[in-house]
Amino acid sequence: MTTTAARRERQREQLIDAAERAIAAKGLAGLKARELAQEIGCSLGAIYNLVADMDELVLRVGSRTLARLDAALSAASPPASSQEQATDALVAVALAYCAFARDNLQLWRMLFEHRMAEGSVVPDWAVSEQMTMFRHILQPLGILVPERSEEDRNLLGRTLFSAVHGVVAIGLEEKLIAVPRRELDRQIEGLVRLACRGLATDP
Amino acid sequence: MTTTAARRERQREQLIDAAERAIAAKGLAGLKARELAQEIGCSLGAIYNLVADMDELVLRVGSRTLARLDAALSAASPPASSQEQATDALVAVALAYCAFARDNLQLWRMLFEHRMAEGSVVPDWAVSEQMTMFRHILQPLGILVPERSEEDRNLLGRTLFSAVHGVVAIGLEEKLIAVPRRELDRQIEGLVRLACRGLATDP
DNA sequence: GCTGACTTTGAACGATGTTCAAAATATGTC
DNA sequence: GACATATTTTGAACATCGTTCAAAGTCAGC
Repeated sequence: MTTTAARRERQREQLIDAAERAIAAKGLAGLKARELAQEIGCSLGAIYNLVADMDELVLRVGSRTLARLDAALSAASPPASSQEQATDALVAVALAYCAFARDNLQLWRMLFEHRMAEGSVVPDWAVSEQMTMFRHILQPLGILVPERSEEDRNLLGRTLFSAVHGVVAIGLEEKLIAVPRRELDRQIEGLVRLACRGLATDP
Repeated sequence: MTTTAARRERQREQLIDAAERAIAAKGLAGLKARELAQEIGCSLGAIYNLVADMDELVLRVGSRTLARLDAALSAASPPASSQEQATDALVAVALAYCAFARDNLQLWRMLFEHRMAEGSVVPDWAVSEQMTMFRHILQPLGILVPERSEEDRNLLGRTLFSAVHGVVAIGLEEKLIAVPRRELDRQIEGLVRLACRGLATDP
């Protein structure tokens, strides 16, 4: 005998699976409650027994995407212990970030495009998930500029991430003329190395 | 006697005004055809005599925003002729970009959030408007790295813009913990100076 | 003033996310 | 097993969107 709770849990997974596929294929705007219901073989209303609303569903898909991104970044950069290694690690993380974004374009975009319905706020667990991502930057930064305060490094890490993110976001934006993959990688590597060199030689 | 064409043109301006106000106040999602009709005192259907669809309206608002952004960037940076001036100009442009984004948050966001309805493409005039913006970066870059090819400088300018854009975008994202204005400005200035120093001393 | 072309209107259409009374199903009791 | 009660599922209905279009209104020329 399967309890209803267990069955629900399984169906919830199916729902998130289906939502993930839909977003990956057609973007956030392609996520339709009725299509999902048909896909997982339940009624329209039943979706609201599995998730509170579409926002929650999107957050759950986002959570999966963040987990995969985290794994991709972890795989790309072994822990560094010298300044050279730290720079290489930051370059590797940045390139891995770019590669992930390219390979998961719609899901990655969703992480930044999505806005909660008016009046709702992003739940804490979703925020803290985003934060953990920074450790891939902060670890090498600790090697690269150990003399700076932790607060300084936090800000620096955020800025570095933001800069790389911007280059990736606009590089992959099809509204503008697309940048070839090779060029994009070169620009990112150049940017990160430039920043690391500046940081290492700075006062 | 006012021709119908002239009256339509006037009403179209009113419509864009109203749309601009709505987006500035409530974001892109707060733009409602019915509210606009009420605001400018016409029927719902009449809107479609003034613009083809909501996408066109959004593009026209975007065009205005880009024009104001262009003016703000122009005002911020007098033409440079020395390398020092070029660096200062790039810093000034970046800071002006940040200030504009902060002061016109919703309208600025709209420039990047908006996606055309499926099947439609961004018209040429909208694309070329975006391109002209780069001249504020390319002019100082021409002073800073005159030895590089124009194609190189185009790519470099795009990367520089993207990096600053990323820092601004994530710095102003309320989904994460907000960065104080002072800190944001400092990070941006630091990033641009770092890049300029690296570019000037590079092979 | 009448005719014909043009313009404006707003009800209607097709989507969409969400709700909720009713039907269906599961669970507990004797 | 039969019955009663609690739980779950259902899908029609609702509110909101952007968009359309036949019909009503308006205007220009003669």
